[in-house]
Amino acid sequence: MAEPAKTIERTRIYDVAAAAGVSVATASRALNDTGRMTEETRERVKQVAAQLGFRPNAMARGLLGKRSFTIGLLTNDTYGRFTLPLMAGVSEALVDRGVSVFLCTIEDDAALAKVHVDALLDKQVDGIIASGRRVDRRLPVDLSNLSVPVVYAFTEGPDDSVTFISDDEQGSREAVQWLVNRGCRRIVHITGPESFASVQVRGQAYRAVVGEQAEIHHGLWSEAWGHEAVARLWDGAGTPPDGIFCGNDQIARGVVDALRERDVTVPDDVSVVGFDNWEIVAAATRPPLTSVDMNLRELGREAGLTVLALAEGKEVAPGIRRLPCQLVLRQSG
Amino acid sequence: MAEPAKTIERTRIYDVAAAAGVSVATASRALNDTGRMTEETRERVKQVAAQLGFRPNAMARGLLGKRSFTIGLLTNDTYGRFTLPLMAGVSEALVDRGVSVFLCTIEDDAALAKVHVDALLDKQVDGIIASGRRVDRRLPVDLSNLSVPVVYAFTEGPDDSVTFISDDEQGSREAVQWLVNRGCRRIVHITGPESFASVQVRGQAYRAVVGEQAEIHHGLWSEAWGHEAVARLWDGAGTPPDGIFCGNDQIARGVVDALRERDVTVPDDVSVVGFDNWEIVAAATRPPLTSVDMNLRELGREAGLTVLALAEGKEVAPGIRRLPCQLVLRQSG
DNA sequence: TTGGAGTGAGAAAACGTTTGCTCAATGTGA
DNA sequence: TCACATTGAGCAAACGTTTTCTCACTCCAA
Repeated sequence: MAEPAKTIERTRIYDVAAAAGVSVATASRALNDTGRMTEETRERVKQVAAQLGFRPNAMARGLLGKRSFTIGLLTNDTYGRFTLPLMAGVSEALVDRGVSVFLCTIEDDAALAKVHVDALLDKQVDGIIASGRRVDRRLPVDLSNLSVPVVYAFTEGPDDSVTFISDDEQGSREAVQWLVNRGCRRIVHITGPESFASVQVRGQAYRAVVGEQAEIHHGLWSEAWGHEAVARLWDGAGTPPDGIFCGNDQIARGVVDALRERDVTVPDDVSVVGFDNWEIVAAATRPPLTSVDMNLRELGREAGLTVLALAEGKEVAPGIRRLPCQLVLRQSG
Repeated sequence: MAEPAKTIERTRIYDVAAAAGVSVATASRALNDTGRMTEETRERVKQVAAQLGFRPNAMARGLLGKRSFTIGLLTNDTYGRFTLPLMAGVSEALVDRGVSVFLCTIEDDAALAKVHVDALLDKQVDGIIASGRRVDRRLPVDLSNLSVPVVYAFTEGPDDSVTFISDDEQGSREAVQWLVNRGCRRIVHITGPESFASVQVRGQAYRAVVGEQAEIHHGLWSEAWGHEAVARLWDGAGTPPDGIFCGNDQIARGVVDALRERDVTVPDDVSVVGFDNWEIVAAATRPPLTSVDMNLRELGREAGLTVLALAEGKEVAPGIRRLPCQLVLRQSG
C-alpha cells in the first residue's frame, strides 16, 4: 500500500469506556489493574477492550511524565559484530515488558553522537545503554549528567557507573586450562595489539595458568597475523608449541589455516582455541574452532533489565559486573 | 551515576515564552517558523530558547496526532549481516531530520513479530521498514493493513507495496562481464541453493553473458561447498575453468582457498569474483576477493527517505525499485 | 470620522491517557 | 434512627505541545 494518509482511527480508551458503559477513569483503572471496583466491572471492561482491539497510545501515556517504554542503545560498533548479540539480548529482555529499543550507531563522531543523544532525550527515553566495539574506549560523548539512567555494556563508563562486561579473565583461564587438561605441554598465546585492555586481561589469565613458560606474541587482530605468527614459531629456532590460545577467532583461523598448510594436524599435533566465538569465522574454519563465547546476549539481557530497574526508580549499586564466558567446544582443541 | 529518579526538570516551552515575554503560542510559532510576527520577536524567542537549552518534548508533540519522529525497522536477519548496513543507511538518512529508529529483530517467530509490531504501533511510529535476510521470503507477519506506511527493503512485500532491492541482475552481469574482459574464456558459476530467488536472478544474468557455455553448480552458501565445487571441477573430466563467478563471498572464499591448496594461482590461472562484498570475508581471503557490493547502505537511505515521504503524506508510486550494485575490485579477479 | 484590510500576538481547545479528589450508595454499630 | 466507615465509580485536572479562533491595533481610502 503506497497510499499516504491512512485514516484508520485507533480506538481510544474513550471508546472502550463508552462500549463498556463506564467512565474513562474506570476503564483506565480496570485495564491497569489499579483502583477499586467490582471484579465483574473490571472483567467486562477488559473484555470490551480486547474485543475492540484497544491499545493505549504510548504518547499520551508517556506525556503524563511516567515512562515512555523506550530505551536507547548507543554504539560505535559499525560492524555490529558485538552490538548485534547485545542488542538481541536487550530486546529479548525488554520486549515483553513493552519496551522498544532505539538503536543509534555513532561512528566515533562526537557531533553525530550528540545529535543522537539529544534525539533520544527529546523522545523521553527511559534510559540509555552505551555500548562499543572496544571495552577500553569510551564513546565520544558525555553521558554522565543526563536526566535518564545510563548503563554501560561492553564499553568503559565513568567510575560511579553501572557497567557490564564479560569476564575475559575467567574465560581465558578456562580456555588455557582446557588446553592443559588436553595434555598440551607447551602453550603459547597469539593475540592482538598490546594497547588493548582485553589483550592485557587475557594475557594475564593465560600467564597465570601456564606460569613462567608463558610466551605471548602480539600482532594485529587479523588472519594474516595468525599466519605470520605460525611462520615465526615453526620456522624459528625453538620447539613449536602443541597448544595455541588465540586472542580472537580471526587470528585463530589464520593459525589453523597456516598449520594445515604446513601439514601440522589440528587438533592432533596442535590444539587451538579462539576467542569471541564468532560463528561465521569459528564454524567455517577447518576444523571448526573451539572458542570462548562472551555471552553477549546474556550481557545485553542484564544491561536491559538493569537500565529498566533504574528507570523504575530502583537502586542499583554502581560498579563493574563481569559476566562469565563460556568455552564452546568444536574440533580445533 | 547509579542513583535513580533524577529530577533535572526540562525547560518547557512555557519557560521559554515567559523568559522571552511572549505567550506560548507565539513561542511555538517562532520556533517552528510558522505564523506571522516581527522578525525581531522570532529571533528573540529563538535566542532565549537556545540559551535555555530548550528542546521540545516529542511525546507532547506526537500526541497532537502529527508525527512521532520515529520509525521501526523490522528484520529477521539475526546475524545482522544485511541488516546492519541497511540500518546504518536508514539512520544516516533520518537522523538529521530528527527521526530515531526502533530496531526489532524477530527471528521467524510470528508471535514475537506481532508483539514487536504492536509495540511499534502503540508508540505511534511514523512508518515501518520491513527487512529480512532473504529477498524472497516474507516476514512472518502481515503488515499490509497497518495505519502507518510500510516500505520493504531487501525482502519481499505485497504486490502493491514499495520495495527496494539491489539490482542483482546488473551486478551479476557486470561481474561476469568483468571476467570476460579480463580474458577468461571458460567461466563457471558456483552458487547457492536453487530455491533462492537471488540464485535464479544471478544465474540468469550469468547465463545471459556467457551464453550457451554456461555451467552452473548449485550447493550451499558455505565455504565448504566452494571447496567441494573446486574438487569436482578440477578432478572431473572436463577442462577446468579460468574464471569463476560465485554466488556469495563465502563460497568464493572456499573456492580461492581450495585453488591455493591445489597450487592454482588466483588470479593468474583463475579469476574469482564473489558476491555481497562482505568485508570480513572478502578482505581476509588470500588474495582478497573482488566482489559485488549490493550497496545496502544506499538501499537503507532510500528506504528511509521513502518511508518518511509516505509518512508526510506524499504520494509514492508502488513497485519494486532496484538499486545498482557495484563491483569492488580487489585482487582475486 | 468611519469602515475595511492587514498585521502581530494571545486565549484556549485539542491530543489520549492517568490519577487526585469527590461523591453517592451501601453496610455497620450505637 | 443516626453517624460513620467502606466501596464503587465518575469529574476534571494534568502532562507539553500545536493550532484554531479571536482580538487589538495600525494604516489607508472614502
